[in-house]
Amino acid sequence: MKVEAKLNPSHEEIVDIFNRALSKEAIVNIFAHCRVFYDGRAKSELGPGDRVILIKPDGSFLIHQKEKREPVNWQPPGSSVELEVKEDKIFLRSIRRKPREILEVELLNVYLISYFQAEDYEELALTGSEAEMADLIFENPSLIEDGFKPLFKEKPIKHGIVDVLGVDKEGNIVILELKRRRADLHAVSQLKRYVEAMREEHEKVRGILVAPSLTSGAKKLLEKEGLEFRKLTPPKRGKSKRGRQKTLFD
Amino acid sequence: MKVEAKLNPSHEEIVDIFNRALSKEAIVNIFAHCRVFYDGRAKSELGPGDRVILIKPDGSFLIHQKEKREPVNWQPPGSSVELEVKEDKIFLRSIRRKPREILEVELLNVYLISYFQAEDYEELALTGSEAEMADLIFENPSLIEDGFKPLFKEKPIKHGIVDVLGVDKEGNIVILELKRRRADLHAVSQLKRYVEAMREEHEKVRGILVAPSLTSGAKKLLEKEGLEFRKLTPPKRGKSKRGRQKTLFD
DNA sequence: TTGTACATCTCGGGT
DNA sequence: ACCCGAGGTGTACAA
Repeated sequence: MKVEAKLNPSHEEIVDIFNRALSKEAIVNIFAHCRVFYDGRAKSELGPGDRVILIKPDGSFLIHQKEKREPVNWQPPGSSVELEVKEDKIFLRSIRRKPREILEVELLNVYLISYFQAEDYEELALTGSEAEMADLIFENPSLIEDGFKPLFKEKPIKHGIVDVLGVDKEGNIVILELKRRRADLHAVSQLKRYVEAMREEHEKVRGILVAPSLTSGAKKLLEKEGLEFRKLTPPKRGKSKRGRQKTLFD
Repeated sequence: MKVEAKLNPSHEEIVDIFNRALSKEAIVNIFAHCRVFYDGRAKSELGPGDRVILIKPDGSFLIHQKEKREPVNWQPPGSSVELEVKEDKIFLRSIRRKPREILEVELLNVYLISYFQAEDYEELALTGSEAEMADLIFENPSLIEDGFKPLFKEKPIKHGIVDVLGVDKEGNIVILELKRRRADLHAVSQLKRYVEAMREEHEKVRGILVAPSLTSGAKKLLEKEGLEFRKLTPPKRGKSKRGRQKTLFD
């Protein structure tokens, strides 16, 4: 069976279904009233309440409250999970090594347990990333300025990794820091770090922040530091296969 | 009913259960074979495969593949969702305004649809944060050095917000940048930015990076810039209520 | 394993 | 609404 679901399962049914799910490498999904304890990089407690628990075959463990995109507690991929029934209490426990982290869920009441033996061979195809900004600049360097020649992508230098390194028509070294969204103070500091590292070994070095826009603070700092800005929005490449059926996004 | 679940639902049952879930402000949970399209800050496509879909009453929308902690596609809280049945096809659509983003899921086959009217009044109590490092330093300033006097927490200065601002026994201004985990190049750049901003208006300014450890690159840059390091691990405060029942974490 | 930086980052706090 | 920075960030990629 690819999918199984049981409302208000007994303890025995919980154990049964859970073990079957594990053996099938299925995703386990539980609606439960529970308490949660975590200890590892930090430490936390969560009192009794209704949550959705998702356990993936790669060891990922998610506990979701009824709000927010983020799980309230979790364990990353690679963790190992076990179910313990002890004196009328049920615990889900997930352990991660390196760093050592433990997540413990006391299941006070299980409303629904289900699993899904999901088959999925597809990967996300995404466009509009910073990497595509770099590609675009290499294809059309004049987007930065006339005579600009990009030379390296993701170039490691003394104190970090430069997004794009090139030269302008005067032969000055030019460092580009790309941001796919509005650039902030962090982005300026990053660019400044690269520029200063390169200036230790080269005469003239320019730094250009390339982004769709700047925060007010970023603009101030950029100007004070004598760095430059070029407006550029990350491109969304057309990825539609020819003849694919029409959707909202064609 | 607090929980409902239907295996292999008909289109009518999907609509029915979905609407009932919405009216109850329940969490909707779907096991489905589906395709996913997203357009907004970026743009993506995901071909057919089995996924778990979670829709929360606050508008959060998560699509999980069988691996990774992160959803492959999502919509943040505040988005509005709708279900459309058109010519034998079913679409889930979630729209966000500001920024405009749309997530469309074509449900090719629904294995299970369920909802959970979750009641939860508890919030996570977490310890071991950077804020607690700051508290600790204010309680015991000699952890930084003898004679250190912390004066401000989260102090806005020219180009950013300093974690802790104080003075040493010689009257020098001291800026602390706290990191709850191993500090990297980014942390050093941040500290440097604050120190340079303060040096515009004050004679002697010291910068100290306070963290459990440093990356190799961070150490190099820190030393080159004449900044300092103090080893400090974020404290995990005992949060257990007296007499609470024993768990692994007491 | 460690280091480095991106992310449709999310989230909270401040102005 | 924008700005700023933390996060148990997670994730990919390179050395």
